[in-house]
Amino acid sequence: MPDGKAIELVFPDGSKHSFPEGTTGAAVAASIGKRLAADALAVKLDGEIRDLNRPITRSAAFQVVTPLNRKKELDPDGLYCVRHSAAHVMAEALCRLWPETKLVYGPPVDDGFYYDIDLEHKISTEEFAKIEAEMKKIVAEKRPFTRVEMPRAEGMKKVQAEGNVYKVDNAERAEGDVLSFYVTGEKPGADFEDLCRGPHVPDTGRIGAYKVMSVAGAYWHGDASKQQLQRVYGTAFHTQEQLDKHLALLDEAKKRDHRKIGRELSIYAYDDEVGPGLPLWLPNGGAMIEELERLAKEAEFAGGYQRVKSPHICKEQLYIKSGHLPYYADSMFPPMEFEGVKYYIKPMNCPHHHKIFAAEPRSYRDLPLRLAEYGSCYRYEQSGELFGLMRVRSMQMNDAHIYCTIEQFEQEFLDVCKMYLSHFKVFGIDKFVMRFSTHGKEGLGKKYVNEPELWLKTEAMVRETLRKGDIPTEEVANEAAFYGPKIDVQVWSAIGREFTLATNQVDFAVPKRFNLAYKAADNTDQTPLCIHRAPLGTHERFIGFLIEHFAGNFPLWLAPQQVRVANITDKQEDFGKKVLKALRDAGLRADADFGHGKINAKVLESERLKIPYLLVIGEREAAAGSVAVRGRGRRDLGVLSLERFIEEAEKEVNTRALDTSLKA
RNA sequence: GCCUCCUUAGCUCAAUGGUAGAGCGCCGCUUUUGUAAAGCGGGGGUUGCAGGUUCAAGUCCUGCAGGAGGCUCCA
Repeated sequence: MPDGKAIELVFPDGSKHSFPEGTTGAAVAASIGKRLAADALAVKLDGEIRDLNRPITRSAAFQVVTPLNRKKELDPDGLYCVRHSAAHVMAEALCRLWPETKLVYGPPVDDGFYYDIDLEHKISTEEFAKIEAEMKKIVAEKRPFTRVEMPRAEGMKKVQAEGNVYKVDNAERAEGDVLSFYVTGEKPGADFEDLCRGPHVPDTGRIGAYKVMSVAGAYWHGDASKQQLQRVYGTAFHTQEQLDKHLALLDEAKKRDHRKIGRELSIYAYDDEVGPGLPLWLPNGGAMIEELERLAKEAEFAGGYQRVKSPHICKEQLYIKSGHLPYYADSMFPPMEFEGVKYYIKPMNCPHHHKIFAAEPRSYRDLPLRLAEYGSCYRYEQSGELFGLMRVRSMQMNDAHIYCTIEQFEQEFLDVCKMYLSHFKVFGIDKFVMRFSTHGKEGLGKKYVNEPELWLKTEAMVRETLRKGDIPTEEVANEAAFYGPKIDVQVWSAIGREFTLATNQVDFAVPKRFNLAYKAADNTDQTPLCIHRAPLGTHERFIGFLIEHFAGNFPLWLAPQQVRVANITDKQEDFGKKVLKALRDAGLRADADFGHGKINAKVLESERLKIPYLLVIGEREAAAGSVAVRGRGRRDLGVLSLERFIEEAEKEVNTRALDTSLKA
């Protein structure tokens, strides 16, 4: 017990324990229990994850990091450690296989880890097994991770001597007076080592299961003007079982991919001769669009919006005036020229709507003026960005612009937020984050209009409104629109990608540029504030998201094919046709399978198409005027009279129910 | 836009540099069937496109297009 000085550690249960200064996490864990000591991967001191064998020199809240938490769930901190260490092991494997490898940066990420390397040899998928085999050897050696610290100057000398520009760069960017290195083993200078902040698991043997997943290009520092590195992705878990489960989940996610389901359910298609990013909506997609528009239009009508229509193109002058051209010409399709004038295809609807505002003299009595349009827009997205329906070049936005006074802003803005929330509730979207994006000072005059005071004023107003409305938000700097702060609603698709589904922006700049004005009560001309909003975003992205959200099992109101009629034998075809007509007369999207196949095959086909209700008609039903209802997903809902079924289905549609109201 | 990989029938996938195939779907006939695939037969391809190497190219090489995974971007 050196020096005999004591420190106090507070355990997660709140109990306080005294330990000699310089004790280690391993020693503390051992004092608590054998099992805990054996399971321990690292410790947490006041929330900071640290190596198990690093001396503890101060009093702190103390927690042992283990693979599983108390609820026997995977502990994120434990995964972080094992993946961070796996990244080092993979780096060593890569260096063994290709000694000229220059290591760049290798952090743990959400689903695993990656390591960026600079290597002329292009790593191929076939070589993953080789990399894993090399990792296997290192893991089997159970070499400890040894932390070596040295003063900054000495450390800098060391990395400079190694001659790896990336490591020198990393060292220069590292915080603090001390640089730390991790040796995979006990012999610094001899065993593999890497500049690293830590922490790591005690030894390589603790990396129970790992897999090299993919290789991709990545720019150094994420800067497209810098050279491209190879990024090798991997994942790691404590046990093979956990890894297998993870891989199975990835497979499941693939089945929900909207590109796969979109094709299987004939929702949309691409055609090379039409062009990339230009989806064709098939009738099933068209039906879904109809339903979304109905939902939006109902809410907008109730909210006092008026519908407008504007052309798909306009003169260049409009975008010069709005200020879009200098900021966004790269994202617009190049202009076409006729009669000596350049015309652009519109990438957004706002300038047109501003002109609708300007089309008539406005009084304060006209405000708030809410102009809504399902406007078609075209954006020249980079080819590498296109992604199914989620990122496209032609889109239709659930757009509206609200022109209001500063006094009206708060109410209008909150009403918009409420509309978002009520729409999301309809779809059962409960995992989302509202991101409040503000400007960055550096971007003024470049990325953002150069109105520093108006920026601060508007942002403060939005922040205050969000607070008053009790709307949970996450604030992110330097992500605003060029004309004002915005609120993005982020959601996560089943593929794990993050998307902005809806967006809502406050524009203090462009109305002024358009000289938009209303006559105030005191007879002065005032510039209105403009709120841009799109709660359902674009049809393309929203439907892409919904496909994955529901895995194609849409609620009845949204399902492109709602009901299918199937007969047992062709003796019931006449009654089947009557049923089909009755369903269609009731406004239901219904079709029929009167083929000569067996009912089993018809059931399978109906399930494959994820049709919510299959009405089976046999001799008994035909005689009684009833239908045997089968709900999607092997659910027998019994025999109902045709009238009763239609009544129930209509109710389910009209309430936009998420679940079926029919029970067996 | 950048990096890597991929592209064979509508879909999922086979085919040592040596005569392009299967399953499902589609069409026809038979079957008249009660809740997850009845039987038989048929049609379907300039192997993404354009060049090149070769006696011979789906297979090797080059370019282009489209797609995938990333990076960058995203009003």
